[in-house]
Amino acid sequence: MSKKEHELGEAELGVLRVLWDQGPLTVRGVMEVLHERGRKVAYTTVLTFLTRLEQKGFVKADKGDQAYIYRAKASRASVTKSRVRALLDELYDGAAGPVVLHLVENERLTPDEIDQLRRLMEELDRK
Amino acid sequence: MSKKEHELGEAELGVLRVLWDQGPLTVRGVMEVLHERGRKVAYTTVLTFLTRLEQKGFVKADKGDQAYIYRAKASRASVTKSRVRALLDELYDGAAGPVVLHLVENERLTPDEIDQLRRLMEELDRK
DNA sequence: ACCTTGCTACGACGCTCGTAGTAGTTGAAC
DNA sequence: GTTCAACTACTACGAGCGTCGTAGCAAGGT
Repeated sequence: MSKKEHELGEAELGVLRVLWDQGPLTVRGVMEVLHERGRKVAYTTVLTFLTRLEQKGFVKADKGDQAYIYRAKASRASVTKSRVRALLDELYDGAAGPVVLHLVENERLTPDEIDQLRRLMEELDRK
Repeated sequence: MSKKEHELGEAELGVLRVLWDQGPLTVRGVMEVLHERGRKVAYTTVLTFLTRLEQKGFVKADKGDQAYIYRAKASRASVTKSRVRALLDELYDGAAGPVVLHLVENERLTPDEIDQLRRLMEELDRK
């Protein structure tokens, strides 16, 4: 039993983020960005991650001139969605309230974000 | 490398939740609650989880009449905090804004929660 | 004294994840 | 054409997690 796959490890996510941030890249390209970000990881490790990400459907690989070029298939928003959902389920049976409250209370929001939040809530009211 | 320990698996969390919800219990007690919740898990499995949770410092075990009685040591709030933090770091380098917005936009809040949220924001304004 | 019942301790197994090495292929460069 | 550099495929391995079995122990019933 137990088919509750995490389906995306932390390091795998780190690789996916590179593609979100920088657009399609080769294995080497991804590795270089990771190195710039302080993540010193071997070429083959990056390859392994990209391969696994492709198998899991999070990225797409297309044959480029010499090397494959990898492109993110899953958006940051969709991953956020499922990650957040998992967290809500794990801790509060899916209720969002406690986490929202926690965030607003304990994690700094920029004035800008507060503004957006306020507008969002006005919209909510209108329904 | 990689000292970003999850430090608490999903099933382990499920066990901890039982203690949060029901107060201190024996292994058997925890198992029964889990069964009621549809989680059919063997006695020894529950024991393993509680033992691991104790080693990790999330619960405390005290000798009862016959069996040990386990009590949650870590609060739901503290676990929420670290889990949320991990999620923010993973996806947004720690920024809370995007996730708050996502939650308010995509996850249903009860009128009550919206009310609380509004009050919280007024407080934020006052600073 | 024994058997039963419930409890704890310890080990184990399969799987995913993070990390990487090696072997083999292919295109470019002499 | 042979060599060199880069790329991909395959394999591996240790740790953590979800899951449990077995063995040993303590106490009560008969």
